[in-house]
This record gives sequence, structure tokens and C-alpha cells, in this order.
Amino acid sequence: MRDNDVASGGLNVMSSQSARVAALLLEGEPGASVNVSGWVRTRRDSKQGFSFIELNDGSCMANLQVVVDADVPGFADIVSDITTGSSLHITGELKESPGAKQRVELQATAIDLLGTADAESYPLQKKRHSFEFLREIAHLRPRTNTFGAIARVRNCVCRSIHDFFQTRGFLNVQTPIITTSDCEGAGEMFTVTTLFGGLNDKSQETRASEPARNSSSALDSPLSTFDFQNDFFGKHASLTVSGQLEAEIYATSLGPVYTFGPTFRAENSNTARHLAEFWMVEPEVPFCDLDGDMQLAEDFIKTIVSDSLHHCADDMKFFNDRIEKTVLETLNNILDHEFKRISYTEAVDIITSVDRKWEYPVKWGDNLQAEHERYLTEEHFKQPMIVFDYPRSIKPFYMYCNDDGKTVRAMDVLVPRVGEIIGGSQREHRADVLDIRLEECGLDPEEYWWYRDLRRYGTVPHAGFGLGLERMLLLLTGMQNIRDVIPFPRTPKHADF
RNA sequence: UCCCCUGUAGCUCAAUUGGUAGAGCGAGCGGCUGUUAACCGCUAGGUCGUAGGUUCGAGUCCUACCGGGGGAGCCA
Repeated sequence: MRDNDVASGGLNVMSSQSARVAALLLEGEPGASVNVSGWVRTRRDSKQGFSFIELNDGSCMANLQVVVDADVPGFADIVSDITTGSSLHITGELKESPGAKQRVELQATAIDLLGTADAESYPLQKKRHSFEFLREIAHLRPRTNTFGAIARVRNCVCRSIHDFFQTRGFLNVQTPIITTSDCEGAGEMFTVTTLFGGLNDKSQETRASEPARNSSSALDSPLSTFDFQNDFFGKHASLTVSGQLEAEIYATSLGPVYTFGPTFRAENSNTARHLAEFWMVEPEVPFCDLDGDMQLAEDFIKTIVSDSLHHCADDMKFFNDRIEKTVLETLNNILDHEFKRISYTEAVDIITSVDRKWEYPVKWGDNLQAEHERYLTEEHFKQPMIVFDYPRSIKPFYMYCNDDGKTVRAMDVLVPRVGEIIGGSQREHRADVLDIRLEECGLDPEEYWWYRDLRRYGTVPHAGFGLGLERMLLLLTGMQNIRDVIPFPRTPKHADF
């Protein structure tokens, strides 16, 4: 606290807790004595002897208008340094504002410049910046309206996720981030290893500087050439691509569970909808079939949408006004309708019967392409929908096999503009059928010994799904690039900040 | 990873058939103003992504590489 006294030029910021701008604007009483801290968005001077300062502290979209008369002690000395981006601690009295754009404003009695921001070099301007540019200054972009709003909505969604499951008696389970089970089969995995030593390892530096050594040596070699028995974990380890299989362990012991954490995919996919590191929510429910799973997914999405609209009304209005004009309409449409449920077979029938030239013609047994999913949810039904009972040949081993011998109890939730937002299934809980499926998929049953044990001992029907947090945020905010709804995006060739 | 487009002042963009750079915003200075995307005037600021090549001459054409965007596959 003492250090802070010095840094703030004697004003004890920490001990006299600042009010948040959001609270002041909403319920601040004129006449109240308050102090606030935040960052300057703009300053407008009047030569008649006072300045207007727009102060933002991140608590909400709106700024607090601060009026500073020239006779405020010390103000004349620092006014020229109160530039966009500088940080202030201000004491004053709340007053009704004569201006039309705010209910109250702060008449300053003391002002303390905590940190300057050189106007010539500070990258953020009052005008709009492109998201591509802001991505290059990810350390400053949360100071913009858009990224502040995204951070608040993201926070709201996270709270909503926990609330949704906690109020329904789900147990939050922490599944491992480092995994040695190769059994997930969902895409490329990042290897976790100490075989190359640390960055400070002298031998590494020496090797890297050897001119004769060509760059495509160790790192490009096939995994099989490495001696993982001597690695940290004694076998090949990776970053998780899903917590599902582990969640099934707890779901078949303790009742409904959910996991919520980072997930990693080493796919070299460069699109506005993919990240190498993203956050995923995965509920897993015992004594539940696919119908129950679909209902849970629908209730879940509706709850998140509803909570965001209620708790982040200003931010959501901003997205609707400035980012994507259809956001509120889309979200209200989600709340107002039952999700349309159709089988994969029906979906294929619809697609093949419509008079349109598809880039990828579909026949039963093929994966639905993005263009087909978009057509179904955006044009044919014009609302969120669920496609279920997919061909068993295009789905993973763990999905419950239907009696028809051709399909599995899988489901995808499709929403307008984003496409697939949830993927889930009823799990195959019959030991004999699971073994058949493992063989069909060319997997080694020995590797799945513990997963198979869950079916040998007290097996129960169960189901679950996965929702990508960032895809949900795309839906909520209308943002177009997934790199802009996560604070620090990781994509191929990009892991800055 | 594949296809298409793109890379010019701090930011967003312009520069006719190849003739050696311009605007708006931002910044600095001045003016005006209970202002609020404020407004008005003046000033500064660019080895035109990098490396080669064609040409008397290249921001403009060609090649490679590196960024960025859009679409696709895979998926969440």
C-alpha cells in the first residue's frame, strides 16, 4: 500500500476504494462525494477554464464525464498530459449533468495523474480501428469499446455456464490438460515433452547455432523415432483435445458432471472459426439418452443467451448497433423457438430435393458440408436446429449404435451464421458393441482398458456434448473472427502475448 | 493444407495505359466552444511488406518469401 502511495503522488488509492463507473452511472446520487479511477478516452478543453474528461474503468461500455475546473489544485500543471490512454484517480462530487448524453457527471475537486500515455506513440485513437490492427496490439485492445464488451460478455457466459450446471446439481470435474491416453482420436494433438530440454539448456543453444545442422532435423522427425520411454512421463504425452472420456468416468460414478477448460488442437486449420487453444464445456449425464441430451443442449444455449441479454444489455446493444445488426433478432429468435430436430436422413432428403447447385453434392453417408448446414439453419428453417442419428461410418467409436445397424445416436446443434456450435451423443454403454466399434475404427482395445471397464462394471446409459465457448461468443456478439473473442488467440504461426 | 484477393504516412485508404507519392482521421501548434464521433486554420510525418528480376525509368509488370483478409477441408 505504501508503494502505491508513492506511485499515486500521495493519494492513497488502494485504501480508499474507488467507485466503479457502472455503479455511478446507474445509481449514483447527485451530491454524493466519490472517487473513481480509470483511463482517459478523450479530453475536451474549454478556454473558459474547464475541461471535460471521458473516463472509462472497464466496468461498463459508457464513460463517466468528469468536469475539471481550472482552479482544481495542480490541474494546470498536468492538463496537457491528460491524453487518451493516460490513467487518473479523481475525487469529486456527483452532479446532475446538463448535457443530454448522461444522467450524472463528476465535478472534480482533486485529480491525480497516475500514468501518462504519450499521444504521439499511443496506438489507440478515438476513431475506429480495424480488428486486424487491434489483433497486433492485443495488450491494448481490451481498452477499446468492442474488446471491453467482449470481455464482459465472455465473463458473463462463463458465470452462466457454471450457474446453469450448478443449479441442476452437476458436479464440476477437472479433467487433465496433459494426457497420455491417445484414445481421443479427435484431431491432431500437441506433444508435451522434455526430450529437447529447456530453453536455457546450453546444449540446445550449441546445437541451434551449428551452421551445418539443417533445420528439418529433430522437430520434423516422425514421433516414432523418439524414445518416449525416457521422456518425462515415460510415454508419449499430449495436450488434451477433449475431457469427455475422463468426464464419463465421473459421470458413471457420481451423477451429472461437467468440465470447462482449455482444449488444444494442432490442426493446421486457418479459418475464422478455429483456434489451436480454445475453451470447451462438456457435460456428461448418466441415465440419459439422446433425447435428454438434446433437451439439455437446447436449455443450455437458451440460458446463456438469456443471461447475456439480461446481464450485459448495454454491451449487447453495442454489438447490435455497431458490429452485426441482426444479433438481437437472432438471439431473440433462439429464445422464442423450440430447436427444430431432424434426423440426418431427413437432412439429406431436404438438401438433395432443393433445386440448387451444391459445391459438394451429398448422398447418404457423406458428411454434411458447411454449405449444407448453413442452408438448413439459415434458409430452410431459419432458426437453430439439431441434426441427429448420423451414419455410423463417419462418427467416432464411442457413440451409441442404433438398431438399424447404420446410424449412431449423435447430434449436432446448428445455429445461423456460426454453424455447428455443439456436438454430442449418447455413448455406447454396451461392452460387446463397444468392442465391435473399436475394431471397426481400427483402434487397439488394450489402449482403452479403463474406458471398457466402465462398461464391464455397472454400466449405464449416458450422454453428453461439447460446446465451444468461443463459437458461442461469435453467436452472441456477432463478431466474425474467432481470434477476436478470446483474449490471447493461438493459431498456426501465432502465439504472441 | 488448398483456391482467390491483398500489403502505400500512427490508423483507414487513393495514385488513369509503368514516368520517382495524396486525402481523411490521428498527432503538434493556434482559434472557438457545457463539450460529448465536437468544430475551424496551420504544420510535421512515407527507402510504397522483404529479396531478386524486366525496363531508359516500377508503388504500378514478373518470381520467391513473409504478413493480412475471404472461401474450403477438419472440427468446437
